[in-house]
Amino acid sequence: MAKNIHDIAKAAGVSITTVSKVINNRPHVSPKTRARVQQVIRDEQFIPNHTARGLVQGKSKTIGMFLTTGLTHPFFSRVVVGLEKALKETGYDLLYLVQFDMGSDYSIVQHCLSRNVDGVLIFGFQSHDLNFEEMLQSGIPTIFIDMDFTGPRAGYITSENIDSIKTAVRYLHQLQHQRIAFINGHLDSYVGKQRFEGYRLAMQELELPYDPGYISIGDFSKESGYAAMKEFLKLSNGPTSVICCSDMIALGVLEAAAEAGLSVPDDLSVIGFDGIEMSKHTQPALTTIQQDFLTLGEQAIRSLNEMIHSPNLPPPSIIVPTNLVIRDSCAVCPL
Amino acid sequence: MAKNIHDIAKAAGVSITTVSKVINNRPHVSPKTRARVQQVIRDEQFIPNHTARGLVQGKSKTIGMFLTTGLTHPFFSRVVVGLEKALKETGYDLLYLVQFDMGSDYSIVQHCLSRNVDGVLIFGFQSHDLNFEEMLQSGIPTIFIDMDFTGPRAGYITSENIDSIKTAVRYLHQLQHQRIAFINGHLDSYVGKQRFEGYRLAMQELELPYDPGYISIGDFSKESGYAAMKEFLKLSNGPTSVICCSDMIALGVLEAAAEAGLSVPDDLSVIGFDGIEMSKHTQPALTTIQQDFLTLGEQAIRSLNEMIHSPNLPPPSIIVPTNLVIRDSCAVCPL
DNA sequence: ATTTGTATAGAAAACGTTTTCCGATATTCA
DNA sequence: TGAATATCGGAAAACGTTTTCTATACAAAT
Repeated sequence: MAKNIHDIAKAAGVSITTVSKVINNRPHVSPKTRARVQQVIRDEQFIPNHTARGLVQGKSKTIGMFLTTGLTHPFFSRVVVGLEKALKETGYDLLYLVQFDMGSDYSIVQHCLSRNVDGVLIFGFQSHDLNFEEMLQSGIPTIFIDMDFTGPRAGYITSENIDSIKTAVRYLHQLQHQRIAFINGHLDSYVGKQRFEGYRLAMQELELPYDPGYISIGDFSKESGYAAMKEFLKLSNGPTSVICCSDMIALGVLEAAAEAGLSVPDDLSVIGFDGIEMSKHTQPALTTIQQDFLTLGEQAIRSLNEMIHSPNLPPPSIIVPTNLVIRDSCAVCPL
Repeated sequence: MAKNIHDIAKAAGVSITTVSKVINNRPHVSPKTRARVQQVIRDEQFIPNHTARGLVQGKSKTIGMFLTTGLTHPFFSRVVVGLEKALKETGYDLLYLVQFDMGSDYSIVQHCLSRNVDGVLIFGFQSHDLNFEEMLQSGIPTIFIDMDFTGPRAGYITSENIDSIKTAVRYLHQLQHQRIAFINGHLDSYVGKQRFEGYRLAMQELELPYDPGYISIGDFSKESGYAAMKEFLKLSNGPTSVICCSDMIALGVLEAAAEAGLSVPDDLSVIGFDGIEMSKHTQPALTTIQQDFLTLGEQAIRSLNEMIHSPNLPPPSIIVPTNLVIRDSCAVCPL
C-alpha cells in the first residue's frame, strides 16, 4: 500500500535519484525515461512523503497559525474563509498550533522550528502574553493580523481602523449629533488603541466636545456593551449616539436601550463595527463598519507566500479598507 | 539558534541515544545523567524536531482535517472550539488539509499518508464527491462528523437528529398544531435524511396528516427557507407551523412571513435547528433545537485519540443529545 | 585518433530523530 | 573470588526524501 520512492524506482527500472528528478521537474532526465517514470507514478498513485521531504529541505509546505485569543476570536470564522482560498492558490496546508500555553515560558518559535513551518500567522489582540520579540528575531516569515508588529521578516495586516471611526463620527455629525459616545474594545489591543485614536481625532477635527463620560472601555462582548449603555443612561446629559467597537457591543447597547424604553434610531443612534452576519438581522438592522474579512484572510496568506519566496522583500504593512454600511440604526439627532 | 539533539548531547557530554531516552522518558538512564541532560535541554530551550521524529516513527502528533463543504460549513466555527479544547488535552496539533480537490481523482488517503497524520477528521454533508471507500479501507483512524460512515478504523459522531425532530413535532402537537410543515436541508446529506425520517415517524405516530405540499427541500441557507415559505404561503390550506432544518432556514421563513404580514408566533409557529448565536436575537427570538457543538468537537477528538491508542477498540458511533430551547417563536395554534 | 564537452544516470551523504543491539561497568549471589 | 545478572550508555541502522558529486556514454571538435 504505502509506496515509497524506492518502489517507484524499482518498478521503473531507474535509481531513486532519477525518480526524484522527475517528481521535482528537474533536468538531466531523458524524455523517454521521464515518461516511463511518470507513468509508474501515476499507476501507483504515488505521492512523495511530505515528512521526509520536509526533513531534508527544512520546508513543509505548511503555514502555522497561532490564535492569541483561541477560537473565540470574534470573526475568526470569517477571515478563515479568505485564508482557505489563498492557501489553495499557493499550495500550503494550514497547521493550527494549539500545543502552546500563553503566558508560559514555552517558546512559540521553537514550536515553529520543530514543526518546520514555512511561515506563521498570528491572530488576535492579546499581545501582552506572548514573547513576540523572539518571534520577530527568529527570521521565520510572520504575518500578524490585527497587531502592528514588524520586523525584518514580519509584517502585519489589519482593517483600516482610524479612518473607519472618523467616518462614523463624521456621519453622525452630519446627522447633527453632538453628544457622540464611544465604546471601545480592550484598550490594550492594537485595534482598540487605533479606533480610540480615530474617535479622538475626529471629535477634535469637528470641534465636538470631548467628554470622558461618553467613553467606555469594554471587551468586544455584548455584555460589555450592555453595561456601558447602562452607565450612559445614568448621565443627566447622556449621549444621543453611540459608536461601538464591535457589533456584539452594539447588540448589548440595543438591548439596554430597548429595556430603557428608548427607540433606536429615533432616540438613539447606534453604529457597530465588524459587519458580522447578525448585524443584518438586529432590530433595527445595524448600521456598521463592515470589515472585509475575505480580503484580510487572502492577503495574509498571499503576503506570507511572497515573503517566503522573496527573502529580500521588506515585509508588508497592509491596511484593508472598510465600508460604512448604512442600515436603520441611525437617524437625525432628535434634539 | 536551531539546536538539535547532537548539540544537546555534546553539551551534556553524553550520546544522542541518551538524550533521546531522556526526552522520551525511557529507562536505562541514571538519575544523575537524566538530571544533567534535562538541565541542558531546559537551558537551551530545546524542542525535538517533529519532522524527524515523525519520519522515523510514522507518527506526527497531528490530526488531519478535511471539510467537505469548505469553511462555509454552517457551524464549523462552533465545533472547532470543542476540537481545540480536546486537542490541548490530547496533545495534537490540527492540520487543515486544503490541498485536495473534491471530485478529482486525487487521493485523500495518499495525502494523509504523505503528511503522516495520526488520525483524520472529516466534516460535513457532501458525501458523494469524495472517495471515502478508500479512506475506510486505509486503516487510518477516522472520525466523520455528520456522516454515518463506519469501517474497521472509522467511526462517526453526530447530533441526535431523528429524536430531535420528533420532539419538535410533539411540541407543536401539544400546541394543537396539525398542519406542520418541514423544510429540509440537502436531502442527500446524512442529517437531512435522518431529520426527515424523524419528521415522518413523528407525524405517523401522532396520526397527523402527511401532506407532501408541506415538505420542502432546501440547502440549509436562509434563501432556501425564504423560498420555501413563499411556496407554503401560496397554498390555500397552508401550514400553521414550520420546522426548519437550520436556524438560517428559519431566518428566511421569518422574513417571508413578515413580508406577508403574518405575525410569528401568533399566525405561524417556527422552530429552527442548530441554536446558533443569532437565533437569540431574531424577532421574535427563535425556538430552536440546540446542538451541543462543544461536545461534538470534543468527543470527535477524544474518540480519535482513543482509536489511535487502542487499535483493537471498535470505532465508536456517537450520538450527541440536543436540547429544544423554547423561546418566542411558537404559540398555540390559532385555528 | 585524441581531446573536449554535454547529456544522462546513479551512488552516497545529508536532514534529525528513534530504535535496536551490543559492550562495559556495577551489583548480587553462591 | 568468580560467575551471573542488572543497569547504563553508546554505535549504528533506519525512516523517505533531496542534493551533491561522480561515472559513464556519446557527440563534437581538434
